[in-house]
Amino acid sequence: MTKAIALIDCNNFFVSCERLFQPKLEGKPVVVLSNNDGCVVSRSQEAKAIGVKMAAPWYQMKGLAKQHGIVAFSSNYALYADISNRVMSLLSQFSPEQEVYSIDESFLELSGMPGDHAEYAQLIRHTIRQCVGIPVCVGIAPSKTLAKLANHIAKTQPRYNGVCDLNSMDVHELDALLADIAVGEVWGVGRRTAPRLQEIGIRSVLDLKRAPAKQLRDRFSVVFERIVSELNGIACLALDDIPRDKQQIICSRSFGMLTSSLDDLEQAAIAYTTRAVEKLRQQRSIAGALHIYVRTNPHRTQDRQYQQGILVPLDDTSDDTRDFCKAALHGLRQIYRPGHAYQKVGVMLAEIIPASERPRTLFDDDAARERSKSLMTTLDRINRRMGSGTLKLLGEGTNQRWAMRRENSSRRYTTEWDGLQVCRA
DNA sequence: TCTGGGGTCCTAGGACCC
DNA sequence: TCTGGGGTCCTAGGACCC
Repeated sequence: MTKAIALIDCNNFFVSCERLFQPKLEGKPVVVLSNNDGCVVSRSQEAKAIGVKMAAPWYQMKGLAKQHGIVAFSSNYALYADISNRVMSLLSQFSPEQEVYSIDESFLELSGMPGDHAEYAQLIRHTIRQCVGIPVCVGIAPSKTLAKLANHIAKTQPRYNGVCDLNSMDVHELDALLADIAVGEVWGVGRRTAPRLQEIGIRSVLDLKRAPAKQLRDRFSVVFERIVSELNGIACLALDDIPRDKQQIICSRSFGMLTSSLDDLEQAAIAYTTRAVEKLRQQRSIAGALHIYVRTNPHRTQDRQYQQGILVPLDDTSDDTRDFCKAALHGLRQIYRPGHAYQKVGVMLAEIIPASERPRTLFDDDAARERSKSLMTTLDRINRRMGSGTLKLLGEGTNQRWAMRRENSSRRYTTEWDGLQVCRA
């Protein structure tokens, strides 16, 4: 029996979320911007048609935006995460096996499901549209890599009406389709590798499907062997239905302005470390080291450039925000050099293990550990209930002049009382 | 003036050991 | 003076994804 894996992907997800609450934007060119209103990260069909490119710096788009009346939103992750949860939870009812792959994509196992898979996929689309209001497309195929391509076909070729089931095609029909798609569309082939593949005559997906896997492996890397197998319908990637713990947790952000002040960097370091350790506790892990780095703005070639990072081992694995903040400040003071215009500081937690596997040492202080645990638990509970950042360390600063710019954010319609009232009005 | 953030996997090269 | 070969572990950096 042929395996059947479905990939459900929300169309222009962030833009679709914004439109849910402002239906008058239907049919208009809309974009959503990254943090600091830096780049375009989501575009409506109309914006794509005008020529707005993915990841384009927004300040370069201002002229085009004015000319066509493009509506731009700052990103509102609280909103998108909430809508995503609703979509994913609905999808989970359509199959016993689901892998939530990203904020706007999910794989579902359909193998063995009775009936016509394409019809089932239309039911999925209809349900998500009806209950959440988000448009989605569905690709079905025997491997994840092909399911991704099927989804691409469903999105770009209107005759499929949002659902493309490669399993229902004979091999000639399938190969004809693959011959018309550029090799760069394949999952795992990025902008670096695509030109190198073209150099050796591999231009379309069909070329790659028929390429000698061994040779590609030697020339590029082992991942290509897998990609070629997947394109030939041999599933090498299993459905990951249990989300795995993160092996590293990063929190870093560009500032709303450049700064050379150590005070600013310290505040930001504490703020980001606090977020990172919250995530660490959420997955019930502990970490043994923290990496902190700073850098100037690499795009400002007229500035003297500086970037430096340092790994700070902790005395003991921990999930206590205070331990990591101490380490972050210690590291920061070692790499800080006055006189640079810093653009970014970031922290990364490393040596992460489950809290249940904490190694015991001779010097364990159980009473101190209990106090720490109860303090952190209380902190998390209050912040969860009253809103993130209600309780925080004073070191984060109360007037964060480095904080990022968000000039045109929509309200948190679904996760905040104020946002809800705006929504009803 | 203004160019995101958070992840994973793979490779190469160096240090070290036997 | 000669200076092997294989294994492991760590780190940095590249490539990719969304």
